[in-house]
Amino acid sequence: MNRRKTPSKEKILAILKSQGDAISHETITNQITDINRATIYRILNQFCEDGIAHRIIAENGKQFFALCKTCEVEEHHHNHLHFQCNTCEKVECFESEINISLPEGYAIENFNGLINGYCNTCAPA
Amino acid sequence: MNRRKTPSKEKILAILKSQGDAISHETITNQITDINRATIYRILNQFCEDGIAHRIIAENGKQFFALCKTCEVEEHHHNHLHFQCNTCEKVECFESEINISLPEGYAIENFNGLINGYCNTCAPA
DNA sequence: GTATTATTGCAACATAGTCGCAATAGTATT
DNA sequence: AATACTATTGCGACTATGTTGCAATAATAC
Repeated sequence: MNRRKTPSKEKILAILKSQGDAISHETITNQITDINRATIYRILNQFCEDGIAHRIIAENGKQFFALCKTCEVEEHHHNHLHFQCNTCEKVECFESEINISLPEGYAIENFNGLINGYCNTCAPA
Repeated sequence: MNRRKTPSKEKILAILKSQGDAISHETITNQITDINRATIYRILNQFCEDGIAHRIIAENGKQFFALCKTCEVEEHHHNHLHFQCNTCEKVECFESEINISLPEGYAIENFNGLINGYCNTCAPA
């Protein structure tokens, strides 16, 4: 299954790049009207498979996607934390990696860590 | 809104107690047939509101619920990690709390951390 | 230019969870 | 024990998010 370069993929990639935060499928459809729902989902899934983006599961179960900026190609891990603001609902990646230690005999494959709270613009004084 | 003690709540609480792991709505309906879907959801939500249980969001967006064993009543926090096995799909609570440091001006309200991988019985040798 | 097959759009589907409403059943008061 | 109050339940319908099968289209290699 070789990947092909298509306008749809480039548009979605451009949106992901332009956005500092992690974005949901909804955010993308708000900016693109000429690409089918299913296609967007398929492209996002493909990006995740290919290590171009990573997926974050929000508190409500919704998926968010962010470009893998800090991920080395050789060592692809995502054990950094994410933050979602309860007010403005934006999702950010936090830089700092967290240390995960597992019990004997356990093996890690992926980590999804999400903090919910209020960001610096939405936090009550 | 005062809470009332009902057979439905007691049954679900009993299941949560009997289960060592965090369980999904599905697991409950497999063990109870005479309680309505919607009722189970409502009771689980109520348990979360009341601090009796906490909610874990799995990789696929599904909700899991676990009794709050280690949570002090006064200081109710859930910044411990959870683990879901990709093979047997069970969800466990890990004891160790993790340290979360936020950027200036941010406030935390909740944390949901899930490790995906293979548990000690399912891990490949 | 042609053949191959990845990608797309469409529609239908799947699943998880929620909500409004009327009926039922805890709880407190008398 | 009967009554009033209202939390809870069951039912059905609904919403939202994401997936899938299939035929048509288009990117790539030759």
